[in-house]
This record gives sequence, structure tokens and C-alpha cells, in this order.
Amino acid sequence: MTTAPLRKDAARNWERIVAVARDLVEEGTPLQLNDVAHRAGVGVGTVYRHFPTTEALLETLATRSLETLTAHGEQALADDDPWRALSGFLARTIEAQVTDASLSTVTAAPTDALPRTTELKRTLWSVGGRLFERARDAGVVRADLTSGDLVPLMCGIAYAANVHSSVPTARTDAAHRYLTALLEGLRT
Amino acid sequence: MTTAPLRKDAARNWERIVAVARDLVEEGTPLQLNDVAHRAGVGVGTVYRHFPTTEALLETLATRSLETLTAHGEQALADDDPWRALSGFLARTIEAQVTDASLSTVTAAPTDALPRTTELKRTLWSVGGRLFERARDAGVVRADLTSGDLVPLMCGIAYAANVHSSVPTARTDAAHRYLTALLEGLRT
Amino acid sequence: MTTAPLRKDAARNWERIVAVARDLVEEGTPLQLNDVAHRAGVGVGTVYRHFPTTEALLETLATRSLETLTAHGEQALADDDPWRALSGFLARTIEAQVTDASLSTVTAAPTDALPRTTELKRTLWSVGGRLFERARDAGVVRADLTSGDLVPLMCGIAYAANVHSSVPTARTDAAHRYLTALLEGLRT
Amino acid sequence: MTTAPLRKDAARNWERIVAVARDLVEEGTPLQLNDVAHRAGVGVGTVYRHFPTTEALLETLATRSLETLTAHGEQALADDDPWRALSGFLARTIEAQVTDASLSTVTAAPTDALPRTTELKRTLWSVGGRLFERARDAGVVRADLTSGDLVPLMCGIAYAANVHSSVPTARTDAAHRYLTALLEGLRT
DNA sequence: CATGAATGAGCCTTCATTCAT
DNA sequence: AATGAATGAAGGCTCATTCAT
Repeated sequence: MTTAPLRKDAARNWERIVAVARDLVEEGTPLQLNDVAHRAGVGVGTVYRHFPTTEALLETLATRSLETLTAHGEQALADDDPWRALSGFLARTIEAQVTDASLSTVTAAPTDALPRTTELKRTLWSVGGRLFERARDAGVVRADLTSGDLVPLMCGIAYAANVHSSVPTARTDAAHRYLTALLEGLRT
Repeated sequence: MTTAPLRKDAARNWERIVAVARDLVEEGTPLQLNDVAHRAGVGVGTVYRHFPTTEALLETLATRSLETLTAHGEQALADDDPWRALSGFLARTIEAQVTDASLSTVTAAPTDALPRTTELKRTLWSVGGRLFERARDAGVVRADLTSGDLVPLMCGIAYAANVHSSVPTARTDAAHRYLTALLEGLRT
Repeated sequence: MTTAPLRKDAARNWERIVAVARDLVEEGTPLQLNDVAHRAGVGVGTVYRHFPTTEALLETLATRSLETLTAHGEQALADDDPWRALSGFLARTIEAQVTDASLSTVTAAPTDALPRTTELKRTLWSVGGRLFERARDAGVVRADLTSGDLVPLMCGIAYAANVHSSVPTARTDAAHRYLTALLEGLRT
Repeated sequence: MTTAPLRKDAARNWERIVAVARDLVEEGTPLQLNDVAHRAGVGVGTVYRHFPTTEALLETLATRSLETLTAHGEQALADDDPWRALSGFLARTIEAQVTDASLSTVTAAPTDALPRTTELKRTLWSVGGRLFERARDAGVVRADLTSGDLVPLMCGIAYAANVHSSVPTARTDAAHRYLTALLEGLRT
């Protein structure tokens, strides 16, 4: 409902642009709207029409991961075991962060370009927060950390996994080890 | 003997440039040699003479912290208690990373502009590695992390502490909490 | 079909830029794209879009002369008298070189920026070579020079004509005298 | 007598600078006084003291060839055979031009930085002119060229020999062939 | 005399954004 | 809606020349 229904050709362009942008982000090339336009075979103006700024495009890329994670989080809330629920959720989060570069950027950004992003982030933080608080109330988590520390910590682990390793598998691996260590530290 | 003895006026300019650069880095402004020159009240050429690239300047800023940390690390090696030695060293490291933005950048960089930096980093990693291995040999540290994870982890914690908090004291505070959590996880 | 059809306004800018560049080259001012842009009343970016390097612009200027000369050369090949054909062609070549500064630069350059230039030069050299060889086969030309000497010799004469005389008519005059002397020397 | 007698150390610096500059010119590197100073192991100021401009240095390099050629020319004037005298002189001139890059530059330059250069050039042109006129008076040389064409022609041949051949021997070779052709054309 | 640090104009190039077509 | 040419601020770097030490 948020987005107006697009004409068929406009929708096709939108898809192309997003696809190209995803490739670029994946290979680490900094997003440049001119460049995206060229590779997508559309005019610069078209890209600007769909995505007024680089950030807007990046947030659009991140949307998919944000939605998936939210869904996972909501499922986790249904889990009886608070610790298993929290740790599973965090594992998925870290994996997404390490895999999808747009996600880590958007997650760490203090402000958003799209209202939709703000909304999604808020929901996701809220779900994560509830998982965390449930675990703390159950006494399985240290008391000196708060739910507000979750996002920074996830960003930090993703960042740590990226430092010094450009190989994707090495990154995923490192991320898991770091999360495990942290979870051990979190657990009471 | 490391640095060639500078003429008095050259030394004064060097100091000015470094001081200005430190301020800029501190306030989060990206280093631009033209800008540095302007603010330091010297010609662009002067900055370029002293620091051929932005990286060289940044590494020069980081040198101080790198040296201090190395000295601390070497003192720590003299400590009888392997755990106390390691955790103390890491605490100082994190504090430096959070306080000095040049340090985190230089630490995370895969390559160096100045040979001096490479040398300093190597020494520091080596000291940290020895502290870590001593702790592991003493059986006070988890076995699935290695000394090579130390640098990424420190960078990650510093990054986490910086996300979402621009207030210096909040950063230092967060960094300590995160390190504590991690250390709990590390400890056997 | 060689050049993509330009939009009307783009074409107008292209023309302006080329015209300004021609003037500058004519008056001996070294081409600078910023300068060209300014004088043509367009933005720097526009010049860079049309001509990525100074060389590309210069070669574009030279194209006209290269094409004209090639046409003349092909007509000359139709002439029955090998000597008249060769000497006429060389006379036109020299005249063009002395008149059009871009031509001499491009001719003497070991490498080209535009594929089109390489193609044109190759064709022109080939035509000239055939004229020369026909004359040699007819026994009207010295045997110790080869068709490969033609380009250097033409460049040399143009250079000679330019040394010490900034007045256009004096240059053309000198060029003719020097070519005549050389042709006398070439003739058997 | 023109140059004031130099102190011994000043003389040594002068020699070093000139030697370095000769090497640079030989290898085709454009002369830059800072660069020369660095390679010669002296301060920039010292180079500027001895040679106020790049041109002055270049002319100093050319002096040697100018003097040698003048001497040769004067010997040639003693030769009974006007044609042999002229052609021998021109052969030496061309050889020098092709061998010594400073000479061709200085020869072609419309103005001089050092009075000494002007004087040397004047003398050399005069000697060359006399050789030429003697040959013309003897009726062994075409009448439509004048002694004033000698310098341009020599520059032109040297230029032609340099175009497209970076190999020294190939240059000398080409220069000889071109001169021979021209001399044939000059001869009546 | 020698030194070499300092200067800064000058040139090059990129890229986010606008707007006529 | 789409296109892509045009714009020009912004930043990077070099090098000839001066002048304090």
C-alpha cells in the first residue's frame, strides 16, 4: 500500500536497477547512480526517479533481509526456550549481516532515507528486544547488557568478521565463532 | 634515529599539521590534505612534502597509540597472572581504539603506507599474540579462538561502541561492557 | 554510421568545442580541456564527455585533414604519371601539415587515442606507400629510401618550415622550397 | 673570460649538475631543476644559482656541441673543394643534432637565455652561411635556397630522424639517408 | 655560497544532480 | 515516464620559484 502500483515498464526498470545494484554491492563496488543506470541499461533520470539518493537504493536492497529477519524473529518468539530463541535469532542476524553488505550499512546508519526503512528497523529492533528481555527475565542472560546493545553488538561482530578476510566463507566462519564466544559471555 | 632531524621551522609545521589532523580525525571529518594545509596555515605543498598521502598522515597520527599500547603489552608480559595480563592489555587496547579514531582505521587497514607502521603493527600483534597464547596454555581461555582473532575482535568491539553513540563517554562505557561480555565468553 | 547521431544540443556543443580547440591549436596555445570548456562556454564535464583526453580532441581536429589527404592520395593513384602523382600528393601533404598544427602532432605521435585515428593513419600511409612504390618501380625515385621514410620526411619538412618563422605565408613558402629540394634529391 | 672563476667547491657542484643534466637529457627525461638538484646531491638553490632557468642549463649543455661544430666549420672553410666542405660540415652537424638532444632544442629555439649561446649560435650560423655561399658562388648548389635555410633544414632532418625511431643507431642511420637525399637535391 | 623547506597557482579529473528533449 | 547531456563544485596533485636558515 505504501508504494503506488507501477506501470509494467516502470516495474521492469525498477527490477533491473535493484538487481544491478545488488550485484555492485555484493562485489564491493561503491554505489554510484550514474554507474547503476549505465549497467542497468536505463537513463540516469530513471534511477533518480525511483531512488532519489544512493541511500534510498541501498535501503531498498536491505529491505529483503530486514523482512526475512523480522519474520524469523517473530517465529522465535513462539519458541518456549528463551535462550534457544534468542541465540537462534542472533545467529541468523549475523549470517545476514555478513552475507548482505547493504544490511550492515543500513543497520549501522543513524538515520534513514525511506520511512519504510525506519519502520522495518523499528519492528526488527522491537522483536529482538523482546527476545532479549524474555531471556533476561528468565535469568539466562547477563544483566549488565540491555536490549539496546543488541544492534551495536551484531554490527560489531559483522565488522570483525569482515576485517582482514575478503573470502566469503572465511567471513561466515569467523562470524559464527565470534558470536559463539559472545553468547558464552552473555549466558549466565 | 628513526626520523631524520628536522629543521626548526619544518618541525613546527610538522607539528601544526599533525595537530590539525588530530583535531579533524577526532571530530570525524575525513582527512583532506588541502583542507589540513589550509587549517594549519601552511601551503598544500608543505603537507604533501611531509605526508605524501592521506594514509601516511593517518598512520603518523596512529603511531603514538601504537607505541603506547606496545609498551603496555610488554609490561603485561611481565605479569605472573596470564589472565589478568591478557584482559588488562585488551582493556587498554579497546580504550585506545575508542578514543583515537586514527588507531581503529589504521588497525583495520590491510596495507600500510609507512614501513614504520607495518613494523609497529607487527610488534604489537606479536605481543598481543604472546599474551593470548600464554593464557591459552594456562588453560584460562577458550580453545576455539586463536591469537589471529584478537585484532578483528578488538576492531569489532570498537566499531560496536561507535555505532549509535556519538558521545565519547557513552562510547567508552559501551566498549567496556562489550569487552567484559566477550571476556566472560573467552574465559573457561 | 561512424559517429553516433548526436542530439541537437549535444551536436552544437561538440561543434563549439572543436571550433574553439581549432583556434587554440592554430594560435599555438597548448590544449587544456578546462580552458577549452571555458572558452566554449560549456562545463568541463561536457568537454570530458565528448573528449576523454587532450589527445582525443586533437585527433578529432586532425581527422578532417587526414580524410582530405587520403582522398587526394586516392585520386593521385589514378594518375598515369607516377612521378607527378607522388610529388603532387607530397605537396598537398606538406601544405596540410604546415597549415594544420593538429595534423603534424597526430602524424608524429607513436600511438593514438582513438581507433578511428589509427585507421585513418593506416589508410593514408598505405596510399602514400603505394604512390611511392609505384614511382620507385618506374625507376623515377632513388632506391635507398623506402616508403617508411615518407612520414618522417614530411614531418621533418613541416618542422623545418615552422622553425624560426611564425608568419603563416613564410611557412608555406619555406615548406614548398624544402619539398622541392627534397624531391630533386629523390628523383633519379 | 665570460664566466667568473669559480671556487673549487662551486666548480665541483657545477660539474655535477651539468653531468646529471646531460644524463637526463640523454635518456629523454624532461629537465626539472628540483630533480636535477636531487640527483646531483645538491640543494635546489645551488642549481638556481648556477642556472637561473631550465633553458640556461640546457644551453650550457649544448655549448660543447656548438663549439665543436664551429671548429669543424672553420676547418672546412680551409678546404679547397666547396662542395666537399659544405657537405662534410652538414654531415657533422646532423650527427651532432641527432646525438645531442640539447643541441636540437637550443638550435631550434627562437630566443636564448644566455648571451654566450647567442654568440655561439651567431658564429656557427655565420660559418655555415659562408660555406653555403662559397658553394653557391662556385655554382655547385641550387639557387633557390639561401644560407638562412640551413638551420631549419638541419633541424628538420634531425626531427625526421627522431620521429618513430627511439633506437639511437636507427636515428643516426636515418639522418644520414635523409641528408644524402637532401644533398642530392641541393647539388646542381 | 649552499641548503632544502615552503609556497600556491595551476591543471587535471570525477561525480551528484538537474533539466531540456 | 524515460532519457542522457550538461553542469560545475570539489578534490587531488605537481612543480617552478622564493627565501629563511
